[in-house]
Amino acid sequence: MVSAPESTFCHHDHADCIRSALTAGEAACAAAGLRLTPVRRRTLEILLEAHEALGAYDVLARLDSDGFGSKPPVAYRALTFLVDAGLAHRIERLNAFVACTHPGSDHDPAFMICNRCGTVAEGEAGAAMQTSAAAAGFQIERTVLEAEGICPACRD
Amino acid sequence: MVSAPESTFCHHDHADCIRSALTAGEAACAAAGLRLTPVRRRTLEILLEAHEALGAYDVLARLDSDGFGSKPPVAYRALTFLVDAGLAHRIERLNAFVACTHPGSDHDPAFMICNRCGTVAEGEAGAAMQTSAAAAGFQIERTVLEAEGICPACRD
DNA sequence: AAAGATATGTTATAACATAACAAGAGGCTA
DNA sequence: TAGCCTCTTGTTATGTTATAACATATCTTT
Repeated sequence: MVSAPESTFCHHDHADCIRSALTAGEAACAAAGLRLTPVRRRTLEILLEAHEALGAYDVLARLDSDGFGSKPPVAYRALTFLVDAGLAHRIERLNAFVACTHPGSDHDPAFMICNRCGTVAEGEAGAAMQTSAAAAGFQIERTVLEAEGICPACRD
Repeated sequence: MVSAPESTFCHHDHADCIRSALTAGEAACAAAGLRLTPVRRRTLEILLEAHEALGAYDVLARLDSDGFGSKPPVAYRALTFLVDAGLAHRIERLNAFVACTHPGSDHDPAFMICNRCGTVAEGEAGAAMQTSAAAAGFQIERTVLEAEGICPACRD
C-alpha cells in the first residue's frame, strides 16, 4: 500500500519548500554526524530546484558551471552521499535522482513518475512486499516501488 | 500485495521447466501473430537456462558464440521483443533481464532478487500501488516492484 | 515475380558509472 | 604546533549499458 503523494503534484511555494528541505537536510546531517559540505549542499539544492528526477550528468553540468569539479565522480559521490544520508533517492527506472520529500524519517519510499511532465512524487511504500516475502521466507533488504503514468495535472 | 514466488526458490526439473516455457512462448507468439525467430527463440532459451537475470551483454556473448550477430543491437532487439511479448521482464535494479515464469497471462510482476545467489523469483504485484494512485489521481501505466534480499536457500 | 513490411546485422556514438590515484582540508594528540 | 590520521575533492582513465542510423536479407501478400 502506498500513501498519498501529498504536495508534489499540488501547487506550493517552491522557494520555501527548498529552503525548508535544505534546513531539514542540515539538521539531519548534524544529528547523524555527517558533513554537508559545499558540493553536497549544492547538489541537494540542484535536486530540490527541479521537481523531477535529474540524471547524474545533468547534476554534474550544473555543479561544473558553479565552479565545482567537472568529472563524473564529483556528481556520483555527492549523489551517493545524499542517498546514503536519506536526503535523496535513486529512481531505478530513470537512472536518475530526486531529493527526498521527507528527509530525516526512516522510510521505504514509493514513487509515481509522470511520463508527460517528468514530475516524481514520493509516497510511503509501507509493507507492500513484506507479508508475502515473509511467507516465502525471503528476507528483504531493500525495495524499489516505482509507478509510471500520468499525473493529475497532466490529465487535464 | 505480492503473491508467493512459487517454484523459483524451490528445487525443480529445470530441463523440463525450460522445455515447457519454450512451448508456452511459442504458443503465445502464435496466438498473438508474433514471430519467434531463431535469435529470439535462442535468446529466450538463454534466459531460461539461467535462473538469474542476465545483462544484455551476457546474452549477446552467448548469441555471438552461437553464430548470431555480435553487436549490441542484436541482443537488445531480441530482448525488447521478448519483453514486449510478455515472455521476459526487465529488472531495473540490475539493468538485466529474466524469462517470465508465467508467460501468456497478462500480469503485473513483482520480483525478489537474492543478493547472495542472484536468483530472481517472480510473483504477482496485484494492486499494490493501484488504490493510492487512484486516490492521488495518478493514472498508472506500468509498475516496477523489486525487492532485494536473501532468499530462503541462501539463509541456511 | 514485384512490392511492401519485418527482421537482421553493421558502424558509430551516446549515456551511465566506477576504479585508482594525487592532493588538499579538517581534526586529533603528543 | 608538528605530526599523523581521516575524510573529502579532484583528476585520468576505463568500463558498462544502450540506441541511432543505415544496408541487407527474408518473409508475405498480391
